[in-house]
Amino acid sequence: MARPREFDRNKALHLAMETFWELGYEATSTGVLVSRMGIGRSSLYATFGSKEELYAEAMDSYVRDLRVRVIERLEADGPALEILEDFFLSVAQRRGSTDEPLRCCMIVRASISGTDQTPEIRTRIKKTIEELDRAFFKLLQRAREEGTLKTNTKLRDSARFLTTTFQALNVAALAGRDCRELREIISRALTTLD
Amino acid sequence: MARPREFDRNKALHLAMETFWELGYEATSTGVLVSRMGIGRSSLYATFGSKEELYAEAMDSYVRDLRVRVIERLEADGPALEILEDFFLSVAQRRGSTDEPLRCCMIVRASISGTDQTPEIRTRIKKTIEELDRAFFKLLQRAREEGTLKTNTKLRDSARFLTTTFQALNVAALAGRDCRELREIISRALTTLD
DNA sequence: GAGGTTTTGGACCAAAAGGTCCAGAATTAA
DNA sequence: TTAATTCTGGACCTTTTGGTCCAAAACCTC
Repeated sequence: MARPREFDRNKALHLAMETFWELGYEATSTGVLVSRMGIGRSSLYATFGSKEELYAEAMDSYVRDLRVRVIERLEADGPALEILEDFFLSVAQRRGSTDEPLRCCMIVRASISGTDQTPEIRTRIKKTIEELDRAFFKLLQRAREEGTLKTNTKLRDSARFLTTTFQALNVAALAGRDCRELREIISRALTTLD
Repeated sequence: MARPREFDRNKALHLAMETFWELGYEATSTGVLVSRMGIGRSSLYATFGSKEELYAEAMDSYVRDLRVRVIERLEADGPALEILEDFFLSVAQRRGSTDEPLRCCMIVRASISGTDQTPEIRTRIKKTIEELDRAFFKLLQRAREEGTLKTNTKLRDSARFLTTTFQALNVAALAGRDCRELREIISRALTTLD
């Protein structure tokens, strides 16, 4: 109909997401958004509405990525318990390595922040956590079907515990725990499964 | 010598701490500090230097309170494992109750924030976590001496795991877990001790 | 009470915040 | 070509930010 957008909306959104991820909502000014997204102020507001709305969309983008990085990985073929352990160990590895910037999970940060807590964000948080719970649950179910997990404990509770552990690892790493300590935490958490 | 201060420095600091605790560093403006501390702008700057310095002092004040609320409690007389369990259950209780504002632990928040990360704050974080580790460690030692904890696992690792659990409970509650779920997490964490 | 010293409240400041506006550029449909 | 429409860059606006300044007030010592 008219002049087309000069930038890729998804790319811009992704850049916004990375910025929010790195800095958090409060510390991310519209100025740095504009510069990191590589678009003009007007374009930002015309396309995304406001900082708050952009943040909500960035959160969705983050969760989409999380699904690939985490959930799809837990759904991969193979022995369930091995997949579980490998997953957690890779988290420890990544969190323990010094070269990577070590960002806080957006969901954890948003849970904590308290200030940027619109009802929409709250809903996104709960939904995502339920999704993680479900992914761990399905994996545990698989393990039980495989016979590698012979336990009577409620798998729902186990799944919730794993989600909590996942988030706890993030916090622990940010608080300064090293890779060895993270692995200790993981092996302990996994022993509670049976 | 001259005109004396009209307010109680410690009281003012405590109010500042509560404000930072509730809102976080970024979201706490000097404006709300001035109004909640009940002192004038000039007094604030004359007494505490800057927002950053005040925050550091507030953090110290928080840690002092933490020592009373948490560490001293763990050092109380009685059966060590019962003290441990009671402690965690009371955390779940408090975190699960709806009337209380449910604030994020300042240490957890500071660990995560990334922006307000002066080296001094980093040091305070590490020191505090070590202190928590030590408190849990001493309690576990007591349990072993009592004979209630007969295990060969490294108590240092167990202690670190408990500190992590303590922080994880905070995050989990803020993410929307209810009291029942928190208790599930606790009982699981405690089973790893032996 | 006078002199010296510190605190106080409020006016003030520059910078940065989130957000709007608009003239012009770029496109498509006619 | 032109008309209609949308996008773009940058100037601009208001509010808020962390922080300073200063005259007046309050105290202590002499």
